Amino acid sequence: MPGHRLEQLCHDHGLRFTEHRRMVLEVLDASTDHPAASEIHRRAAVGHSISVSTVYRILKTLSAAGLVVRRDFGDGKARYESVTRRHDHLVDVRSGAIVEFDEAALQPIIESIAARLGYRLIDYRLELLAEARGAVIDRS
Amino acid sequence: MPGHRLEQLCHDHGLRFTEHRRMVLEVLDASTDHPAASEIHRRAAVGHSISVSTVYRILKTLSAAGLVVRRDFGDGKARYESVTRRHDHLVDVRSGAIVEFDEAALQPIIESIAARLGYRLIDYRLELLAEARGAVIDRS
DNA sequence: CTAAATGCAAATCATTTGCAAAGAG
DNA sequence: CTCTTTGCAAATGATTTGCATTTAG
Repeated sequence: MPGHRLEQLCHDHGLRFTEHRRMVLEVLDASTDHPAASEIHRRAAVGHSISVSTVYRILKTLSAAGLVVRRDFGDGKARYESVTRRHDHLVDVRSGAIVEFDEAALQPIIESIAARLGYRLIDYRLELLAEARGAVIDRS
Repeated sequence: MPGHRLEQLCHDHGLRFTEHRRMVLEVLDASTDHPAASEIHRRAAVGHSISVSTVYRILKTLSAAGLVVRRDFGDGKARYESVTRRHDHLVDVRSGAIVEFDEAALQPIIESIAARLGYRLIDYRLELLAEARGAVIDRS
C-alpha cells in the first residue's frame, strides 16, 4: 500500500490525511515537471473528483507544512514540487526551458550566510537565468 | 540634472526616455525596500500623474531590458528593485521580515554551475527562508 | 461528536489588453 | 511624420472566501 508512506508523512506534520491530500501528493511525487495548481487539479481529477479550490487550499497547507515547495518562474502562476523532488533551477531566458540541477556544495555555504545574519536556514530558492553558450548576442 | 544619467541608461538599452519611465526609475533608485507595482505607482504619483497600467507596462519593459529586477516573495504580487540596488534576500519565515545581503563569493560558484550545464549566466535569484536563531521550535 | 476539510459559486486582486489620443525622435 | 507610449476602462486569470455539507480522528 503506497498510501501508507504519505499518510505517515502527513501525520508527522500534524496534518489530517485525506483522500484529496493523498491525490495531490501522489501527483506531485509522480511529476518531473513543475505543475501549476490548475495542472495539478487536472492530473488529480483523472478518474477522481476534486475541486480546484480544494487543490489551492491543499497546496497552501502542504506548502506551509513544508511538504511541498512553491516556486515562481515569473509566468504569473505559482508552480509546485514535492520536497522529495526539491532541486534548483536554471531558466533558459531564450526558450523558457527549465533545467534542473542539484549542487550539494551550496547548502553549507548558504547555511553559513544565514548563520552570519543570525538565522537558522530552513530552505532556500535559487534560480539561475542564463542563455545557452554560443547563443548569438544581439548588441544592436 | 540627475535625469541625464537615467536618460543615458534608457538610451543604452534602446529604450525611449519618457517622463514616466524617469519617474519609475527614480522611485526604484530611491527605494530601499521592494515595492510592488501598486506601491511604485503610489510613490510615483505623488505630485505627478501616471496610470497604473502604465506603471505595469514600464516595469515589464524595464525588467525585460534588465534595468529592473523582478522578485517574488510569495505574497501574490511581484516586487521590484533597481539593478543598481540588486542583492539577495533572507526572509524571516516567522515575521516576514526581509533581510538583504550581498555575498560576492557566490557569483563565481553560481557561474560555474551554469557553465557546467552549458550556459552563460545572466543573473540569478537567491532567497533564503530562515528563522531567527534561538527561536522556539514547536515540535508538538 | 467536534474540529477540520471540501464543493460551489461569488468575490478579490494583480496584471493585461483594446483602442483612441498624446508624445518622442 | 511615424512609431511608441500612455490613459481609461473593460477583460483576464489566478487565487481566495463564505457558507452549507461531509469526513477524519
